[in-house]
Amino acid sequence: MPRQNVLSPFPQSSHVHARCLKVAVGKAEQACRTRGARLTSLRRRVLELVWRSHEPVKAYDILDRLRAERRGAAPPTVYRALDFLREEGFVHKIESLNAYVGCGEPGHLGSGQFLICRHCGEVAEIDDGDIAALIADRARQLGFASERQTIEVDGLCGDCRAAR
Amino acid sequence: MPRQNVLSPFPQSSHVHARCLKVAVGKAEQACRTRGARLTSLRRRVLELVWRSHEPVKAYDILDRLRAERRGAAPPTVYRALDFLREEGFVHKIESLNAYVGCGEPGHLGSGQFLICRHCGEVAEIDDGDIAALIADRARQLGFASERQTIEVDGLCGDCRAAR
DNA sequence: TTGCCAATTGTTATAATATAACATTTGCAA
DNA sequence: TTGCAAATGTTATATTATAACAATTGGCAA
Repeated sequence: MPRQNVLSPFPQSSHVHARCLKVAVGKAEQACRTRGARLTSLRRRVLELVWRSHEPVKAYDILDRLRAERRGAAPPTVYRALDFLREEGFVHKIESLNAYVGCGEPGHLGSGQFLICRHCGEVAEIDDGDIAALIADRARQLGFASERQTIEVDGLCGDCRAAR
Repeated sequence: MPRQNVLSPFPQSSHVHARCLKVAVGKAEQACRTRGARLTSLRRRVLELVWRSHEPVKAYDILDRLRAERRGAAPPTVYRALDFLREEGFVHKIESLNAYVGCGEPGHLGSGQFLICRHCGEVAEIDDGDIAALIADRARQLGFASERQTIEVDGLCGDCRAAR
């Protein structure tokens, strides 16, 4: 059995997204209580905006929405909130897109692997221990000690393949 | 035996880098002849600047050096040359660094896997078929068709681990 | 309770990365 | 040799991110 853990699946097109958002925020609240971290209203709002969909969100898109709600929102407002959310593992940055996506399993450490559909733009996150272990192993053979892995796979998700 | 191919190793500190550069440019010239692509003097110069070391190079660092040599160098000068070199597989972008690194095996297709030393900054490139296959396989189990993989591993290279 | 400290947020400015759009030049082939 | 496509020049601007310092807030020790 593969040590695979689907942290955020590609959702059914019919899924009720409000549920995803609510679950994610709830998990973040719980994690913050446990850790003694502060999920302020600003940070919570940015987390909600990241979770508006399963597509990665641009920092400046978040900023545009924040500006509509709070006077004085500026780039540092967003980037500082994102920094916090990333440190706590509630949000990941997709390096190949310069965009941010919610993490389905905030408690969970490690960076995961991202599947990015080039057609619908949605992202699924998995955490496959075999992949991580194989990469660490092959790096080790070259004397390299792996500490962090960035794995982003572009392609077509099942729905978009089927729709072709 | 792993299907591992080291495209660019971490070099010995004693290595004669001029040789790396010469070999890389020679391979690019050969590949361009074969493919009917044009390695103009600008593109060749940018390739040389990317190959100044085994550390990824920033686009604007390349631009600064170009400006010292040619009047009128501007961001598009560099980005267009990098686009060409990337399309031909002579250069890769390290997404997590927004920087560019030479490819040791230009003929070779596929995106490879990058080992990035957080201490010395140098990068090695491998192309491990087992890693690529495992990722494609696990994605496939979720209905996802992998087309391109971005794999960047941060850690410590052998020399830097030893020096600690 | 008060006043202090650290964390958070506000504010202004700027740095760093990248592309758009159009003009000019170059190299090659009909 | 001229005409076209590719390459490069040129100017402007878009996008992504951080620096630096000020103001505010929230908890907690005296």
